[in-house]
Amino acid sequence: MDEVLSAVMELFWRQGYEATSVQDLCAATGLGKGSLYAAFGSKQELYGQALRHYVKLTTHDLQAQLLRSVPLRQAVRDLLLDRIEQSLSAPERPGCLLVSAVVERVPHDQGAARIARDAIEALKGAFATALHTARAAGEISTDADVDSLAGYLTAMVQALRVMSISVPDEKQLTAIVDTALSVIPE
Amino acid sequence: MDEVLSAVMELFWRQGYEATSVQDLCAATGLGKGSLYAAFGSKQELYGQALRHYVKLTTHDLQAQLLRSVPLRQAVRDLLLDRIEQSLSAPERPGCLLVSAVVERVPHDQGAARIARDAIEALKGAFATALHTARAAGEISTDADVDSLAGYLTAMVQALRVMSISVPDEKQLTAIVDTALSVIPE
DNA sequence: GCCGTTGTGGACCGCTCGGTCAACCAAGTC
DNA sequence: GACTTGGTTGACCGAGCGGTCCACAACGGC
Repeated sequence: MDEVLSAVMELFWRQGYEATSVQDLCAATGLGKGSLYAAFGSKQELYGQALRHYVKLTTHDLQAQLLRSVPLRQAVRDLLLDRIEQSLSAPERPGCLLVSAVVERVPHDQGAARIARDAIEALKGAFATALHTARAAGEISTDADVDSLAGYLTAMVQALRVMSISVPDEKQLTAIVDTALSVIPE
Repeated sequence: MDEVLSAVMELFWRQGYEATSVQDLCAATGLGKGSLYAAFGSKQELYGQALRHYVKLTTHDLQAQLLRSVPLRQAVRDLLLDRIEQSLSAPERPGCLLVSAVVERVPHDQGAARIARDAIEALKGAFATALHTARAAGEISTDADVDSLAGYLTAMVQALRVMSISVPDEKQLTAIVDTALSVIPE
């Protein structure tokens, strides 16, 4: 089941929703149409499940990176650079399924909209927790507005995903990350 | 010709590339299929022209906003808030054709990739010019790294376009803008 | 060995897709 | 009025779409 969802996720990630046909999905999963429809109901619902799967994986990843016992600023920097590295090293799958879901599906698919909104919320929450911890530890200024900073960092993650596609230049992207990080008050 | 491109742009903007059929485009432009194909060659090329049209309009808009004789920081703030306002007030057309082009088309369409890359470059250039002027006028610190800041602001524009779709909350978005702007050294 | 059940696969459905093409129409020239 | 010409049209094409359905394989209980 999880392997099926992983294969489906991979395909939607690479090709987007509309450009991926149900036949493609059958080929990728090794399942027949009937089985796919019996298990998931429709292409749309299948997409929803795949998106949920993606969110689960990436959120888990991100939280793990934020919980490492390194200074917050460095943890965030590593995290953002990792995302860039991922995009640049996998040219066939350069973006982020969540971002393309937001852009391509959210306006027309309430289910996807819900999942995406929750995912963004969770992302922001993870940043907020990490920022709180860092602030309590005296690592960043007590003036820091944790909520705004968390929203800001969430936006930066999306930004870098988009920029990595159109400007696949590690140097420029790294400069953006470092500029972005200078916001966090010491 | 420009009205045709505007109608086409509008439709691709609202629906994305794959979800828009040639028949939709005929209905929106009032032209028959033959005329459309005679004038543009293929759906892909038509998309390219529409994207170019969009870029021309929005780049012009943005440059005008940056050239107003107000402090740079405020000009940038107004500009970013305008983009948010646009997204929130037009729910059927919430994103940005350029962002969706980057996400949906760039990995599979070299023509679109070229147009998008050039557009991002132009965006960055416009910010760089404005930052240079502001620095020369003593409005921002002479230490400011204009190139990095320009890239950073370009990324922020993309970020807000994505965030406006998934978190359509003006207050949160404004907080992100203000956090983002605190990067610019006084 | 023989059922009932569950899950599978792929032929099949009506439909729409992107793209083509021959017929057609108005306008200009003589 | 006959002819050319540039642009327009929509019927038409093969292919592929999302989705359905039923014959059939796999398998545990008896």
